[in-house]
Amino acid sequence: MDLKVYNYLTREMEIFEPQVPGRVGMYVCGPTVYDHSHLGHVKTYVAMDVVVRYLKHLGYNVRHVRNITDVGHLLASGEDRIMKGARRYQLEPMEVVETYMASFFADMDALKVLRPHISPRASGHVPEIIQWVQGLIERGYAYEVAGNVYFAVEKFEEYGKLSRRKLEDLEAGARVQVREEKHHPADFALWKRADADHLMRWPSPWGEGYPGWHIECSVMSTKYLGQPVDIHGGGLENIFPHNECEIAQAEAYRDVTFANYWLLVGSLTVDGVKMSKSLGNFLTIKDALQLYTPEALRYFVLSSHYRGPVDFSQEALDAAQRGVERMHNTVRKLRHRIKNAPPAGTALLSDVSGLRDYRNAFEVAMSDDFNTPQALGTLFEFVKEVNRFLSENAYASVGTMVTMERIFTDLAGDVLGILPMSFVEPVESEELVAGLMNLVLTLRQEYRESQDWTQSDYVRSCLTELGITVNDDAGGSTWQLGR
RNA sequence: GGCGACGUGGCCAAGUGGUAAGGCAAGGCUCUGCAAAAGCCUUAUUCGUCGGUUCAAAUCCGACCGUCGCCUCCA
Repeated sequence: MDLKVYNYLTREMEIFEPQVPGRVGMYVCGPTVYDHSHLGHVKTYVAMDVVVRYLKHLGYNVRHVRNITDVGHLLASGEDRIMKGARRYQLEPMEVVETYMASFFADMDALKVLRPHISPRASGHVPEIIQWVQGLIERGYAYEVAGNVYFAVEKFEEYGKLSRRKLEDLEAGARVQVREEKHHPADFALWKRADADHLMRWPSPWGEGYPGWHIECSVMSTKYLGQPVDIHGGGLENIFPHNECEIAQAEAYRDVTFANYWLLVGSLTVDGVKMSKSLGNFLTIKDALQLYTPEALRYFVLSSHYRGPVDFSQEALDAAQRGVERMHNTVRKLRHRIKNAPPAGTALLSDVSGLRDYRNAFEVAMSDDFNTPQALGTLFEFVKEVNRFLSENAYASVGTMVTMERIFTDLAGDVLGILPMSFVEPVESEELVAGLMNLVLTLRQEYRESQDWTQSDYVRSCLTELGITVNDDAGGSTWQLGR
């Protein structure tokens, strides 16, 4: 079955064909680490994670690179994001980066987003960046003005091809305050002069400065994945100017396509409007994980198509939490039945022959531009089928049930990541054990008082087997671990 | 102003020419000592509105209404 993907570059569905059969290079624009990550990141990176997971499921050897932006990304005010964080928290800029990069990775791990193979940082690639900027100047695509180097968009004829923008339109709607030194208002910085109070600075042919925001992705994508890269992914809101600039830089630097397939993820909104700090309507991943399980958050994201927007609301998340629990109940029941069934029993052909259809339907959905909502639909039909089977067959064969369990593990688990490996909940054991022991000894005390020594001794010997010693004294029973 | 996306049952959401998946919620029934879980059934003659094309349209075309995104930092 062919995998079809919607390529933002052509705005068409295309059959996915990597350059080297069986191998896929994928670059995803990562976060700027100047604060804790929020739900918007969940949408983008969970969606991209499922793309990676499904490619692996199809047997591709995937090399996944996702950058960490730790320098050069400015706020609207012109202030550097990292610098702002550093000032706020009285830290070195790189301490800010370290803190929030660790926070980001912790959040992604919690959400079961597979780690990329390489997480390159912009600050670690300044020599390469300088080399590229020089190359662009030499080739006539860039010019220097007082320590700043700009990319001349007019020189790159295809500028705007990804976001379908025309230079004239950009100029006309110029809400961009035109910097006098730019040749064209849409020219963007490749290298910026560091002012006296700018802490992050590197020597360069144009004086001390730091890289512009867009250049790092072109450089690092090409460095680790070659040019062209098979897939370039990220959030749709970055299509302009960021992705557009990446293309311009890379394709002007060497006359080779930058990326073959552009997979862009729709934005997350909150109650209909985009989540943003200025609106104060954002929720950090850490906060969200206090309220919902990782599986529920993933299910929520995957219940709408990755290219479309998704609207966060408490009702939607509650529904996701309950929905994913319904699936978990079935898998839990299945695993419990497998564990407690007699070991004999191969799968009955009549029971499992129809199960292939669910796998196929799932793959048909996923191979159609990663249609996770439809894939989930088939999984829930499967949930119903398994529930029916289990309630109708008190003595189902282990083989049949294992076959069913494998479908959940492969599809809901490995591909979508919405199934926990184990349902054993981490518990505050000390308090719980004390409570349970109190309960057990209270019940046992009733046997003792009615002189039912058989039951009473049975309970005590069971506890002994579990490594718990019970001492019966005049004043009642006490217990201790060990003997 | 320019570019773009979207509008499907109470809520969320698939479905791009052949007669409306799935999840949540609600109601009824079954199972059940009770509870939970689960199963069965019910809930859109209809897909923003109005026209058009077609044997056939949620799906194509046009107009209009509405919502949102990008164009400035964002995942």
